[in-house]
Amino acid sequence: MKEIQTKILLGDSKDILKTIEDNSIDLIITSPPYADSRIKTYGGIHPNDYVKWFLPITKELLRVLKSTGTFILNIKEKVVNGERHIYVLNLIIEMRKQGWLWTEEFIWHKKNAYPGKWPNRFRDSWERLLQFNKSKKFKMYQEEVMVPMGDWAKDRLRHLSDRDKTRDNSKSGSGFGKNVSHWLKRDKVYPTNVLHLATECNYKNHSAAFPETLPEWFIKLFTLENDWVLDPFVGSGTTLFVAQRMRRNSIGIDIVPEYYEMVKKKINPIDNYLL
Amino acid sequence: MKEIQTKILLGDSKDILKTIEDNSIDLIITSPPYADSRIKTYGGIHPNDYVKWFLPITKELLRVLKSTGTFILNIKEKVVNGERHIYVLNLIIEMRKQGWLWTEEFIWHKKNAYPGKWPNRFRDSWERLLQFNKSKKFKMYQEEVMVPMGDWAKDRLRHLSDRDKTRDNSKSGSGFGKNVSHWLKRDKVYPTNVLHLATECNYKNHSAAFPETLPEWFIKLFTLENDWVLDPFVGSGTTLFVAQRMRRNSIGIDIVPEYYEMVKKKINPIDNYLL
DNA sequence: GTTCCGCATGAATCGATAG
DNA sequence: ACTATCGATTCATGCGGAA
Repeated sequence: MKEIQTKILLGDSKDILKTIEDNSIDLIITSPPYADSRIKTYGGIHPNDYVKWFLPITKELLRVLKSTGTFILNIKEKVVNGERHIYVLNLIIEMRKQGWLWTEEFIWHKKNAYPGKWPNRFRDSWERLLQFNKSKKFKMYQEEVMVPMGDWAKDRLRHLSDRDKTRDNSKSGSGFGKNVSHWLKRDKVYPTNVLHLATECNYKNHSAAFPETLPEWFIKLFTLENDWVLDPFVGSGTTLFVAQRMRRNSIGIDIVPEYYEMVKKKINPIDNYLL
Repeated sequence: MKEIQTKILLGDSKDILKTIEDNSIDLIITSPPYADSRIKTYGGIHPNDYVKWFLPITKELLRVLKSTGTFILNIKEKVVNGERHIYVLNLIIEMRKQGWLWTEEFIWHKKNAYPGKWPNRFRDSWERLLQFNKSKKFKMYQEEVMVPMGDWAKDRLRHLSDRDKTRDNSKSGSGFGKNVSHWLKRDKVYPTNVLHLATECNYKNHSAAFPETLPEWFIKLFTLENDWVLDPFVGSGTTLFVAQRMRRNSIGIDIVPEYYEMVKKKINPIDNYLL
C-alpha cells in the first residue's frame, strides 16, 4: 500500500500555489473567505474587490489542475445594501474567460441555517457549490456516491445495509463500498445536484466552514485512492483530514499561522510519532 | 366583497405590456420560456440571444410594477456544450442596470426531479426563483407563510430553555422590550429561502411550468386580497387560477392562441355563464 | 444503557446611533 | 452624506449531565 502524503503550507495562496507542479492535482475543493467576513483572520476583502482579489488565484488553480480534474468552489454572495451582491456572478464570468468551464452548480442546502428575522428576507439556508473543469472529459465516479432508494428500501435491506454502511462510512476510509455487490447497488439511486447537509455546530470546539461530509462526498465522486486533493484556503483543515482518512494525497494552504500550526499538529499524528 | 378580475390577453408580452398602467401591479410571477426549449410554441430563443430578447420585457415589467411590489422570476440555465450557460447571470447583471434591485435568490428544490442518467452530471433537481424589487421598501407578509417547527421540536417537547427566553433580556437589562409571546407556546417558524415542492405530474395540461403551490406561496407572501398579480408568460394559466382562488386580481399574457383559448375557458366560468 | 433536557453557538442582516 | 459599530432578532444541532 502506497504511503499517503498530507501537506500543509503556510502563506498566501497566490504565491504558494506557484510552487505546485503543472497538471498535478485531481480535485480542488475549497471555501474561500467570504467577502467582507472573517475580518480578524483574513483582513476582509470588500465585495467590490472580491473578483480582482480571487482571479490571480484561480489562474494558478487552473494551471495545477489535471485536465481530467475538477474544481469545487463553495461560495455565497453577501447581502449589501439590501441586495445580493453580484461578485459571484462576475467571478463565474471572469473565470470562464480564464479558460475554466462552468460545468455545474450544486446546491448545498444547509438544514440548520443561521437564525434571525428581518422585515424583508428570510434566513439564508443554501450555498453554491460551483463545479469548474478544465476540459469536458473530467473523471467522475458516480457509483461511489449512490444513495439508498428510499425509506421503504432501507427497511427491506436493513441487515445488508448495515454491512454496507460499515464499509461506506468507515472512518478509516479504506475504499468505500467497492466490494458491495452489484445486486445491492441496484437498490441504490444516483443522487441529484442538491445536497442536504447540516453545518457542524460544535458545542465547544471552534468550527469549520463546511462539515466533513461535504469534502467527503466530492472526494468520493471525483477521485480515487492515491489521487491528489488541494484546498488553497484550508482553514481548520477539514479537507485535509478527510482526504487523509480516505487515502488521498492532499495539500492545504492557509495564510493564518494559527490555522497552520493547528492543522500541522492534527495531520497524521501516527507518522509524526514514528519519526 | 369586491369583485375579482381575471384577465387573459393574447399577444407578445413586449407589446401587450404597454397597455398596462404604470405602477399598477403588486406581484409579477412568471416562468418564461426557457432558452432553446418549447420550440414549437415560442420559436425557441437561442441561449446567446436570450438576454437581448428578455430585456425589453423586463423594462416594461419595471414600469408596471408598484414601488412596493415584487417580481419573482423562475428560471434555470440550460446546459450548452457541456457547460451551464451564463445567460441567467448576464440577465441579472443587465436587469440591475435597468434599475431592478436583485433582492434575493430563492431555491426551488424539486423533490421529484426528472429522471435520467448522464456520464458527467447528476439529475438537475433545483431551479432559481429570483426576487427583484423596485425599491427596498417592498411589502412582505411573512406571517402568511410560516411553517410548522422542525422535527427536533417534537422530540424535545417544544420546551424552550430559560436562557433562550431571557438571553437578550439579561443583556439589555430592561426586560421590557422583548416580545416574549413570540416564543411561548409557539409551534410555527418562519421559512427559509429554500422551497421544497414537488413538480406536478400533470398529464392534462400542455406545459405546466410550475406547480400551484409555487405561485400560491409567493402570492401569500407578497400580496393581500384585491391586489394585482401579473404573469407575462402565463402558459397553461396556473398563476391566474391560483390568484383567482385566492381573491387577487390578475392579468395573464401569452402569445400562443391555444393557451389563450384554453385559459379563457377555464377562468371564472361562473361569470361567463351569467353573461 | 436509554431518554430527556439545558446550554452554547453558528460564513447573518437590519436599523439606529455615533463619528 | 457616508461609513463604522452595536443591539436585537432567531432556529437547528451536538454535547453533557440528569432522570
